[in-house]
Amino acid sequence: MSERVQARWLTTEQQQIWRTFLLGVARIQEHLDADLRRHGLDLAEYEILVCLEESEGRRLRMSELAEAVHQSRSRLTHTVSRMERRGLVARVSCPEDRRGVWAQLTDAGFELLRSAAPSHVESVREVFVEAVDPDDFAALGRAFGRVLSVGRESAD
Amino acid sequence: MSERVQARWLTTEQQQIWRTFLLGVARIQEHLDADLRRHGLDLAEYEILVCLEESEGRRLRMSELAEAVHQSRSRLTHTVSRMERRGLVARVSCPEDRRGVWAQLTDAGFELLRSAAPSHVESVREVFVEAVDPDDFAALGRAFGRVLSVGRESAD
DNA sequence: GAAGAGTGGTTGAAGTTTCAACAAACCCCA
DNA sequence: TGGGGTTTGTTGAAACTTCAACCACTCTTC
Repeated sequence: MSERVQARWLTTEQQQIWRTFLLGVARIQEHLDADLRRHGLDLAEYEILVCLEESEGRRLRMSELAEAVHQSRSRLTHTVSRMERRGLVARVSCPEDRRGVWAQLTDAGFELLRSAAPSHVESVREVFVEAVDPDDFAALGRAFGRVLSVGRESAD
Repeated sequence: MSERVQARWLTTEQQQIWRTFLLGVARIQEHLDADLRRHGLDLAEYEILVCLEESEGRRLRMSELAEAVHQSRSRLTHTVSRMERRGLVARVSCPEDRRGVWAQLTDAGFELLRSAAPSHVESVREVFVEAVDPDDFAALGRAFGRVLSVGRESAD
């Protein structure tokens, strides 16, 4: 496209990396989803299970959970409802703040997580951790750390 | 969770990088979507426009386009239908292969792309290209290149 | 201690994606 | 030449996400 006054395009190399990145991310998600689907889970649900499992009492307030797994509240409400129907989590109303609701990992949820985790981790390793040269992997950690700090800098 | 027979977990560091990566990706998509939404587009639609714009005659077979933007055929059918309703693309039936359909970028689609591109590129730069140290950025290119080659190796 | 502002979470409808089934056209080969 | 198998793309329903509105509760503040 024609050059405009201030438009700064990316160099060919930057563009290529950017596209490789987009495809790579898609590929990773595909790979992980394919694995988790065999356990009847998707990545979002898996992350919910992990978060709960790691929390005190294996439960978290809906809003905390939403934050942790990077979902909107509304989406989480729906997702948790579905998971509740399947018996993976339970809603427990929170005594201190009666608006509040805990999402509580059930035993069944924990068992499912336990059965899904090994092959999930193996998938992560396969498609990502071991695919990449260790130095590049470390660089990747720094890189995304920087991405996360963008726009937060002045706020700290 | 307890250690099992063969389960190889990630090291703390690997795990941390993995999570940073997941959050970083979410952040990037959020950032880009927020920008594109101001033009009434999302990332998937934008990619469709870009792909078409770069193709011979500004058109592509549906299946080629699906491949290029990494969407299922069905999803692409629906997405293109919506974009067609908005006048951004047109369907043209393909004379050589009468099963085939070209998705053809319209002038309106091109104009929208032209108006959306500068700030989109600026967003990419902001949240990604410039956020990251150049060496790490190059490493990232290598890393995702490797990710893409996993599982294809024996096939080539 | 009650009005107003804010927070936590849900709801239902509209919009989007996925899934399985399908129709039309092509390809091959006898 | 006309089956059978494959490829292309669409369809409609089910599943999921988004969006705006909403209720119930808490936190001020006067």
